[in-house]
Amino acid sequence: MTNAASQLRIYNTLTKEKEPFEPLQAPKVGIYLCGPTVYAESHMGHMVGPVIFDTIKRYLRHSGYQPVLVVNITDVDDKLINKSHERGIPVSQIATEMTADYLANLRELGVNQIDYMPRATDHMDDIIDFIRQLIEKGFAYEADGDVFFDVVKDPNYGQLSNRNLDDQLGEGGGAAAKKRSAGDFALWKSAKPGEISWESPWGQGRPGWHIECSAMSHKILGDTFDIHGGGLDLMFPHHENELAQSSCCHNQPMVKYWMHNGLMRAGQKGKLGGKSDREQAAAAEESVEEAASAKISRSKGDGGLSGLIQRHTGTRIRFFLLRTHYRSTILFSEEGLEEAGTALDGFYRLFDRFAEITGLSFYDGKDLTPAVTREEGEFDAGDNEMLQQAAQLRASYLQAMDDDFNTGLAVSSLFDWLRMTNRYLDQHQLAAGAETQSAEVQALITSLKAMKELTTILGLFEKPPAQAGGDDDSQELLDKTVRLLIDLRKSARENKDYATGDAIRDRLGEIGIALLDKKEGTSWERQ
RNA sequence: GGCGACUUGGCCGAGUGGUUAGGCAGUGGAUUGCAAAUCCAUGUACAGCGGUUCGAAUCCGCUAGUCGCCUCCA
Repeated sequence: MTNAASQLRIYNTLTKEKEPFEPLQAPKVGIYLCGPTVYAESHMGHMVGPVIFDTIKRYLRHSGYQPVLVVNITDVDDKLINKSHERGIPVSQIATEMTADYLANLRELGVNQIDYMPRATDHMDDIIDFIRQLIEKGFAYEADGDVFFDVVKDPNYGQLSNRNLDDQLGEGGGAAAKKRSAGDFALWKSAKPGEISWESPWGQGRPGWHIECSAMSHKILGDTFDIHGGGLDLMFPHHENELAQSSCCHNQPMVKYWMHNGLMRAGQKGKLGGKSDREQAAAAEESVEEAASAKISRSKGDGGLSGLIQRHTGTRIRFFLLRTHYRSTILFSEEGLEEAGTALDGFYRLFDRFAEITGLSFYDGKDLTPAVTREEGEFDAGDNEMLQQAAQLRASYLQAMDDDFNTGLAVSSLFDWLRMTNRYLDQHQLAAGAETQSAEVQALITSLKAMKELTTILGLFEKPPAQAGGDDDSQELLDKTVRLLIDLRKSARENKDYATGDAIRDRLGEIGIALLDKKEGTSWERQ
């Protein structure tokens, strides 16, 4: 891009400022996002980071960079060990189950940009080596089979979360007695009998929380990399400690841009973060239900995140998340998801109109191959007013994304685009049977191709709207049945028997099928 | 107690000191046999008080309220 005004800026938690984005080694961009500790099924809150970072990676590529996205899986940890005792099954089994659940949810939300997904247990050598280096360099010490990071040795400790060492309480318990100062944190924890453990220079044990991220990010992305992301709740202690470990070990900054997404809140009083995971899940579920039960009766019943996905589709959830800026708190409610769905329906209807006119699918990348980069996506609007507006909307969209990935603002351009296109179709009376080679239709295709470019950055509309329930066969059967009714209604109306026609429409409406009369015929959709 | 974020019209939600955010819902109109869909039009919004400024939702201060982190959390 030659236009200097369209420079990407990123809010850096470390400096608390929006800074121009300048990768360390352009065009390469290394991104590390803290993934989950896989001890329980994921909830909505776990999806915020992956969705926004998936989008960020897409946008960086669109901006001409070559981003690499790493999301870790922490599969050994105190909580996993507790869970393992509770359920009487091995840590590895829980980790495998919960990782599968996490991945399935990501897939549903269209998160498909992750390049590496390292697991802590696959990197035990790297972790141990990392700890050994920290001890050698004097930043860590062993104490009776445990290894701690010596916080006072790091003059910059607290820089990320803006904290004084004096205020730190540190983790209590039996480990506290072994620590030199309260703020010291464990790099290696000695194993109690019966616990999962690995051999190390300090005896049998397992890594502390934080060190796996330092080790794995270093392994894949190097001493210093461009972007490190995660939820705001991870800023302290997790990221602060990661930062301390890595910067001390390699004697250089760990990360250039620290990015933190806002947390999700449920309902009025409930929250998605809590004490134990059980309580947390229960609290979230309760308040969600409480908020939703007032108006949306069918939202009753649980099923966690996968239930939500079933009820609302992954696209809807993804859109719901991207409507808000990533740094703000998202207030979760099923009503909010419903509303997001209503908003999305307008796009689906436009894409239906588009398909009727052109025979092309908006969803299929083959019919409308979107531009991969900004430069590639530039198009000549000529003297076509609609295309000129489209070019303007595209510019606004990209400008919004350049401003710290303001997806909420970017989305508003898409809505403007939607209305503009419908107006265009109305004015030119473009409908099924239109001359495909005409200038009007060709301009429409150019416009929607550009729109596709932008929706692809957000990861939206990559698939046709999911129809709840039913395989392809029953879908087809249903379609034929409804069309039969539409035909009968048509004959009735041709005979001015509106009572029968309306009865068919009304009764279909009662079972959730809406008929849409258009000049060129009647189509139907689910409600 | 320490650190920090937030408070925008009925609801959700953007917002770079002066120009329409956008969505959902509502109202009026066009269109329609009637609807739906679509289009057009439509809202004395910026927690309160004080200050800076020619001008503030946007900067500063105070007050009130909501929330987060400081212990495990995306």
